[in-house]
Amino acid sequence: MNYWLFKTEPGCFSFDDLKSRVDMTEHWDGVRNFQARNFLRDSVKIGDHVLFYHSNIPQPAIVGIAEVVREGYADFTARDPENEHFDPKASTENPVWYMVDVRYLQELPKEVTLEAIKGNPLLANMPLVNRSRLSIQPVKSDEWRMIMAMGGVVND
DNA sequence: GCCAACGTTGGC
DNA sequence: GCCAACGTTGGC
Repeated sequence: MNYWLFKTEPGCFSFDDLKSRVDMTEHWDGVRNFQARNFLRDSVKIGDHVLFYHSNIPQPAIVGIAEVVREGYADFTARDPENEHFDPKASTENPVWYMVDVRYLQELPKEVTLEAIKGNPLLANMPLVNRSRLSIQPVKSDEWRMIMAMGGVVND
């Protein structure tokens, strides 16, 4: 199993939104960056766990854990002219953009702030610290364990 | 709201 | 294929 970090602006879609979904799943659509797209298309697998990160707020932080329930498939919002992420280059034959589905797994007892992550030398290599704009990032298993510890998760 | 970082676009 | 211009992200 691999670990990931997905970023979202809580004003757009928050962890509480995921938690409150009746069907428990969410299309992770709207990713329009090629490197992030490649992860979604090629590397994110069913059962992978995801750190849910809230960005663009006064105290950016990892707030919870989600699980991948469907692997990369065409992001249909790219073909919807009404959608804000519409891309005229996307077609049925060549979707260009991909998404996955995730479901709520667990809320962190304590959120792990970006400030705390930056203050931990063992997390200094996370893309979040030095490539903060990448919206889908791989997380190493030792980084994952450290964040679980910082977030107060006992068994993971 | 500012601005640095950086990804994308497009002219050549 | 280079690179300047431009747009977006996201921390602060």
